[in-house]
Amino acid sequence: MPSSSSQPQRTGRPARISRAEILAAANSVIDAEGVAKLTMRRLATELGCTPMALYHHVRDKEDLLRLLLNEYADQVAWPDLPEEPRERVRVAARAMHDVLAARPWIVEILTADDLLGVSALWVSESIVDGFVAGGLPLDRAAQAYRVIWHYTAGDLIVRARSARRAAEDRPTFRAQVFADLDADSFPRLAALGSDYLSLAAQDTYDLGLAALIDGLLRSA
Amino acid sequence: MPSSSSQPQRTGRPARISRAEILAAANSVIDAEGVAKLTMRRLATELGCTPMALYHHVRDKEDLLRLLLNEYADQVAWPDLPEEPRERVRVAARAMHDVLAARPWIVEILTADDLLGVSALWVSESIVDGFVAGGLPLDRAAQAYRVIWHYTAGDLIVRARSARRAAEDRPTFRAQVFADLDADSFPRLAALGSDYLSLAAQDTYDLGLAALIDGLLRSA
DNA sequence: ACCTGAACACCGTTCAAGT
DNA sequence: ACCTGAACACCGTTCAAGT
Repeated sequence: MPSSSSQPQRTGRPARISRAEILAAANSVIDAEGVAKLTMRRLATELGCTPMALYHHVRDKEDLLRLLLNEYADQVAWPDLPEEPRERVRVAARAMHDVLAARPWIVEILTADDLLGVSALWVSESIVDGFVAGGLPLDRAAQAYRVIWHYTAGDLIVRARSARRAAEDRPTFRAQVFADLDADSFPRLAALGSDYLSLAAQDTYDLGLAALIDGLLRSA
Repeated sequence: MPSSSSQPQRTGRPARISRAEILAAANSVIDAEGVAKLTMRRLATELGCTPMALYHHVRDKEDLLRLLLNEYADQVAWPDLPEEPRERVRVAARAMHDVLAARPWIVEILTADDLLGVSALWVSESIVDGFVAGGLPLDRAAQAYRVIWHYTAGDLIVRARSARRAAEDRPTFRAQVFADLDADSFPRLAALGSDYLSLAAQDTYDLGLAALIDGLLRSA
């Protein structure tokens, strides 16, 4: 596995495919068809090489995904944060949400090891700092950050998956259930009727985020 | 595919494996080794039949998972709810959380089609009703439920996956990052140090839930 | 009606060999 | 050093045939 090319000359056979090319091809497969379609074999045909050629540039598939993630993380420009604690947390959390919403598959990896490379420590630091500035003790602020992260991850995962589900066109079980709902057992849901489906599609991240920050800072 | 056996006599060859046996075997594989290990082939060897025999009792693997989910949902005993709106939402949400925490793999399916069978409408109904009783208009109450669901799903998924990750023993990337952290760039995180890891492991669901309910009902 | 056997179209990855 | 070819140990599922 070659390191970054600081050496002007290297011995041996010249490389036909580079790590950068692999990452670029992987990104384009993911963008076009989703992360589920990214396989080593598919990537190989895309690059015109054998599957095994890839293993000379990345350790394994997990390594490839981590490289993709870091490459993306490094190019993110995080926003400036306002002074006011509540707002600071809100803007930092929203930035995390938006950065991840642009590459939903990343959340699936993050939830396993929840760290968007070192670059993303910016988010944790900012949110913890905002909560401390808002009056929480440090350990409480850290827990508050975890709560924000769980909420953000849940929002992104649920939305990403129901979007994928909607893209396939077999009818959703949910729509079917709401069609014939027992109004005696479930009066509220029956009253909502099919409006529930459009309400569920709306962006509720800000609503929950504001509530969460308010509630978490209340004890301060 | 046979329906439920209301017919006293049926013609043809007697069945060697039943749908109930398949579901039982599937559950025991999942409990012992996780849902990732549940494959049609593995299930077949467990039952002493060929993989294809299973397809006579379930449509496909997704159908099998849905059957497992519904079987579990039907056996859940939901708690009685208190009158006070805030408490009603809290108890219902906590019940949803606990029911799913006992079978974490279910969340992975739910997030695709977010409905725990018809039985689980109890949760949505209770939470929406609690928010309405707390003073929110119906559409707002429905959005508030969605927020609670996203938070709950995120908590469960993040915890389930980091638990799985911890079970494998390759060192987590997170621990490594916290070991050598730049105290100038990330003062709060550096101050937390390795305490962050134990804080992250703690159960923060109630903390966030209470904050969320408070915040969501504030506008009422 | 219920089940088997062989096959198809996939996976990620190892290992020995080629240039 | 970089890549290929063949192979291993898996997947879910279809299809034709057996009892």
